[in-house]
Amino acid sequence: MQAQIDYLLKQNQLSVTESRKRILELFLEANGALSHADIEKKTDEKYDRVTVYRTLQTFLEKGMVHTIPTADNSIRYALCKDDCKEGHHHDNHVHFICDNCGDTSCLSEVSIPIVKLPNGFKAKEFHMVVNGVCKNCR
Amino acid sequence: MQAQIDYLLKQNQLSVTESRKRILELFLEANGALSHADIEKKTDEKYDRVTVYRTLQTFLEKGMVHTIPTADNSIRYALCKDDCKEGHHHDNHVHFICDNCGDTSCLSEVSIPIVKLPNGFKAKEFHMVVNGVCKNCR
DNA sequence: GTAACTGCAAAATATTTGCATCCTT
DNA sequence: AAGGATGCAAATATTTTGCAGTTAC
Repeated sequence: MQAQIDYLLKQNQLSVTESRKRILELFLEANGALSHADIEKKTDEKYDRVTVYRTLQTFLEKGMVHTIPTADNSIRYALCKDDCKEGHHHDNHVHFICDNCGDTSCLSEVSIPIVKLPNGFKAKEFHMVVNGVCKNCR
Repeated sequence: MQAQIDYLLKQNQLSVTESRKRILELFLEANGALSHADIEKKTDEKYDRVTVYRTLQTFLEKGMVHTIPTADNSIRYALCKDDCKEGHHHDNHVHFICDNCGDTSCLSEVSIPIVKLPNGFKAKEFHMVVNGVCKNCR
């Protein structure tokens, strides 16, 4: 996994630093989305709060992660797949947020269905978020 | 419209106060979602910031409004339709957020398609949010 | 060595809570 | 009159910014 992490960073012209490696590692382990607070908790606040903000911002700008809409006010970030380019995402699957444990998972195997918008609306991105109880919490 | 507003408040056992009436009026006018900031702006900060927070919270608890997921960190609230009960919503349409003007509109005529979740996931609510350019901003 | 990254301090912003006063019923 | 709602003040929490020191390349 460390090789993959290094590769991801270099591919995006970012210096390979400890905090970035650790945060990327968390994303790879998570198979789902993490909020700023999740990351602080999982790193035991080893890194400065500001560093975490800036790291997430950087990953976002490079197109390495994308945000997932949530109905509460916590922004969640998830790793993009390989076919995401800078500023152009193909995050085409449904996300699931567990009301019980709070975990956000990517349901990679569930595609977002096509919907037809009324005349005049020009769609750029589609998001679909389902909440309920995840398979670990039943 | 004033009669409708009074009715809505009374139906939910809330006292009919000026701030609540005005905020409800804004929702009825908007045909879409409003954030806390939107409301402050549209009321010219006539009401205390705290009053707006508490009013939104109250409306939410009574099931008069629901939140709409967004990828930035601004919670947006939209009026529920008549068939929403306290704690049980049927907000079954797609929402559209304009990248240009920031308006969030309810596409009442576009239903959220059914998706089948993997085994073990129990869905409670479905949200679908599309962003792009709205018909006013073309 | 240089540019980029981090951590600290502090500023700016957003949200919550307590309490006295005012308004609705 | 009583209970609930509002506004103000202040406490918390969250996010952003500036800058000096450190690290990656």
